[in-house]
Parts: sequence; C-alpha cells; structure tokens
Amino acid sequence: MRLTETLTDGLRAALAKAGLPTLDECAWEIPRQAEHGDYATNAAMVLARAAKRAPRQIADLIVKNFPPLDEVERLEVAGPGFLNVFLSPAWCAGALREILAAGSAYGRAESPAGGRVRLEFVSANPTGPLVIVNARAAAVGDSLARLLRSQGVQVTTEFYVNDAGNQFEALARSLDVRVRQELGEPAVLPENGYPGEYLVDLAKAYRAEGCRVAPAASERERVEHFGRYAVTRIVEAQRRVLRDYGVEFDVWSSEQRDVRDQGLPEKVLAEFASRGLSYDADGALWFRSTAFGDDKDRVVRKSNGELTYPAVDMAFHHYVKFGAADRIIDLLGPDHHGYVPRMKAALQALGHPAEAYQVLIVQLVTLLRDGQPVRMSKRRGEFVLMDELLEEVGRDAARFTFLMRRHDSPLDFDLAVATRQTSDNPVYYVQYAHARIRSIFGQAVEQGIAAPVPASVDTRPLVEPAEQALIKRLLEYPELVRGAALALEPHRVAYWLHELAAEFHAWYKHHRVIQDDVRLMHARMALCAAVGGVIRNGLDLLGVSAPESM
RNA sequence: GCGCCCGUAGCUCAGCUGGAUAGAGCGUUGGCCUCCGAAGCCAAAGGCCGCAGGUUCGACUCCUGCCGGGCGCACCA
Repeated sequence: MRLTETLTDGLRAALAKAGLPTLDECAWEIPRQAEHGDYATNAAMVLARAAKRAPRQIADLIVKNFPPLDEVERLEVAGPGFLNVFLSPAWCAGALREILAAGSAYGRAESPAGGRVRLEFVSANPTGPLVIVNARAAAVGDSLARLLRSQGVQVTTEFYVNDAGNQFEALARSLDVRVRQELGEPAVLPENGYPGEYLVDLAKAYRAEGCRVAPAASERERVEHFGRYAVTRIVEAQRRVLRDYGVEFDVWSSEQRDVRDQGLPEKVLAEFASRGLSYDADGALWFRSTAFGDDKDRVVRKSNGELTYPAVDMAFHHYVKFGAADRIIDLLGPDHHGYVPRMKAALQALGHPAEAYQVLIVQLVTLLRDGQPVRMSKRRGEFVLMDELLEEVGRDAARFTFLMRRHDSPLDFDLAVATRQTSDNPVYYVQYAHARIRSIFGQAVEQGIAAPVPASVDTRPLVEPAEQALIKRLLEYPELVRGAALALEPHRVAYWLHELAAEFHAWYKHHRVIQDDVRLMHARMALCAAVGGVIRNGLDLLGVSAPESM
C-alpha cells in the first residue's frame, strides 16, 4: 500500500473516532521545509466548514485520535491547521529493504487494473523523413506508454499512416516525375508536389530495383503504383529511425487499408444520418458538430463526393480505436489543435464519454546551436532531420532533453548543450549518479568485499540527516510515478530523477561507503543499491539507458 | 474578430491539480581532488511569479478584464 493511502486510512479512523465528518479525498503534500514534517495535509482546514469547528481544533482532535502506526513517529498541528506527519526513522530504514527487495518492480502498480488505452503519436505523414519535432513526440509518447504500463494500464501504441487522399496523390505524382527525370524525360513537379531531395533518391532506388510501371497504366493506376512504392519505402525509413531511437509501435494503422477499404467512413455517415446529426447544404454533407460544442458545423462529404479527412478520422477513432480500447490519447502538433473540438463532438455524438478522448498538444521545437537558431537547409527543402539529430546528440541525450520540458510548452533545443558531455547536460548528471554507484560496487569487489544481502541488511546505522533524506526521497518514487502517469506528464520523472541524483552526489561527497565499520558500510551499500535501482527504474520510464560506466 | 496555448532569476525552464519563507540548471563570482569516478561537491549574488481586479482562512496555481508572444479558425490534411 502506498504511504499516503496508509496515512489517509489513519486519518479517516481518527475522524471516525472523534465523531467528525469523514473526507472523500485527502491531499498529502511534501512540505518544502523539513520543520513541517515529511508529509502534511490540509484536511482539518477542508473539514472546518462541514464540522463547524475551527481548523486547529479539528487538527488537535485528529492528532489525539490518530491510531498508532509503524510509519509515523509523531504528528504536529501547525499554522492555520496543517497536520504535519513525521515519519519514523526505524520504519524508513525497514522500507529501504523493501525497496531493494522490489527491485525493478519498485514504483510499478501492484494491481493491473487500469483499463485499455490506445495511444497514438508521431503519425508523421508518409511524405518525407522524420524531423526534430517528431523526435519530441516520439520521446513523449513512448515515455507515456511506459508510464501508463507501469501503472497497470494496457497500452497499445499506434502510428497512423495517412496513405490516402490528396497528399498521397501529390506524393505519387512527385515520385512519378522524379522517375521520369531519372529516365531523362522532361517532367516538372506538380504545383503541390514534394520538392525534397529524398524523392530523387527514392526514384534512383526505384530504378535500381528494376521497378517499372505498366506502359498502358491509367492515370489512376500510376498514382496507386508510385504512391504505394513511395509510402512503403518512406514508412520503412521512418520506422527504422524510430527503432534506433528505442521507440517501437504496437500497431501501424493504414488510413487506406484499415479505414477506407473497410467502408468505415460510410458507416459513420450513415450513423450521423440516422440520428439526424447531418444535413445537406451547398451540395455537401455536413455534420452538426455545433450540437456538441464545436463552433461551426463541418463538412464530412465534399460536393465532389469525396470524404473529408476528418470524416475518415472520425470513423477511425470510433470503430478502430474505440473498438479496442476504453480510452484514446492522441498526441498532436499545435497546428492541429483547431481540429480537436470537431473530433470531440463526433465522438460524443457517437456515444463516447467526453473524458475518454484526450489530446495532448506537443509544441514545436526551435533548434539552436550555442543559442543561435539553426538555419533550415533551403537547398534540401528540409529542416533538421531526426536521424541527423540522433547522430549528433545521441538517443539518451535527445530523449532526456525532450522530457525535461512539459510537452505543451515550446522547446528550445540547443544542439551544443545536448552534445556537450558535461554538467550542462542533465542527462549525464543523472546517468553519472548511476555509473558512480556501479563503480562503488566495482571497487568493493576489487577489495574483496561482498555486497550485503538486501533482505538482511541492518539499515539502522543510516542516521545521518542526508541519509534519512535520501531514504525519504526514495519513498516518494511510487507516488511520483503514479502522479506523472495520471497527469500524463513524463517530465515530472525527469525532474525528480535530477533531484535524486543531486541529493545522492552531495551525500556521496561527504560520506564514505567503503570503510572499516562493516555495519555502516553494508548499510550504505544498501542505500547506494536502492538509489541506483530507482534511478534505473526511472530512466527506464523515460527510455533512457542507465550505464554501468561512462 | 473568435478559439486554444504560453508570460516565474540575465538565459532555458520546474512549481506535485489551492498551502506555510519562490525552485533547479546554465551563466556570473569565490572556494574544494595525497581520500570509493571533479561528467562531482560547497558557497554567494540574482524575483512586483506580465498588469489590474475577484473568489477565501490562504492564489504562481482558480475566475474576469486588459497588455505582450505563439498557433489555429477550409468542401487542406
């Protein structure tokens, strides 16, 4: 059971015993000042109105009636009515052994009961290579999946390939032109074509593989032929870069194969029609999204008979995603946020609760080098590519840097800082703490010192304030992970790890681990092992490695 | 014009769903390696939390209105 749950139970028992009204929710916080205890709650102040008594009076009653708990050394009432809890050092010492015993399971939910979540991210168009903002979305999405899974949620990660519609056609025609150019034929890119160098390379590959299009192929067949080839190759390349980044998707969905070919958009339109949620106007078919909070109604079938993109996406969400999950989370770029209300409207119209569809906006990334904006390469018609980023700064530094920021806050990514292998770079600071700990154990082995058995370590010698603080910090970890998963905010884990590393480095500087006092040495080795283990668990949630040495 | 996001130290950003005296990194200044990894540690300086109201025991946090920045407002995707 989590510590705050135990405390809440104790609080409720005290309230009952004192004849006070109970509390549905109890917020525990970790005070900034040590004098305010290890945990504090404002429960007495919250109850003041319902109980018709002064907060401090209620707090006093709670203290008097609080059941004795191993966890708690003493309770204090402070300020306007805060209830401050001081943990028992003896209990903390014992808890350290439990952290060690739990190992990689420490911080994971005990019971797997989190429902099924469909988590879509990156989903870059199959019209070119992945760029830096895709790397950010990949880091956030993958870490979210890890976080949610650690809390017992069944997560399916998904990359949705938009291999249909106008841009598919534009891509196909662009490749068609490039192939003709390879053959020495005069051909120019269409108005909305893709000018990137990569299509020239793709045309070369196409030729080299001896591919060809039937001479008698119709326009329609040419588009299909070149479009399929281009999408297949580009998606392959995207998948490869993501794999190098440590991100693998459970599902790669295809707009064409999984939605359009299944006739799902028509089914959704029929559904709308049968419920009176759509109407004809100006030769087009409109979905009455204003009935569900959108600011204007939306076209779902154009006057030329084609489906609009949102119509297809609504079908995808309703049938495919909700067909396999209770909850949908989409990570979108800021340019798509105007699109959210209509999707919400559609899903509510189709009977899904509003909270079952969540959208996280992953903001843009500005690339800097030593504080100066990195010039986009106009010649290539491209930005900074994700594989270039990985090559330059590496996977761990890239991921950690992205996860040091809230996803909805625009990010300045300084290549020079991320590349630098110094303290400027938070990822090395955290990894260094782990490597240092491994190094201590390596040193111990060299000196013929056996590591203590976690379950039987006497942790009582850990009496230094810095040691008590470290243990308490480690005890926060499960709640931290839970909170980060609940809020869908992986950056909390990154920050917390940085704090833990800082506390460890400071303690390490002032306290020797390997020494003559064997009891103390074993206790400190246990502490080191626990810190190292938690750092490893935390980094794993971020998809960042915990190196043995650096 | 309407909608969404963002204004916190010189810079980049946290602030745990409303708590007690505002946090970190970088940068600046000054210290620390005969001792388990100096990719480290210790210390100093640095703030009208954009502005003004409101809600309450209590606001960086919630509400309203301004100011400033970003992004959206298609029968594009």
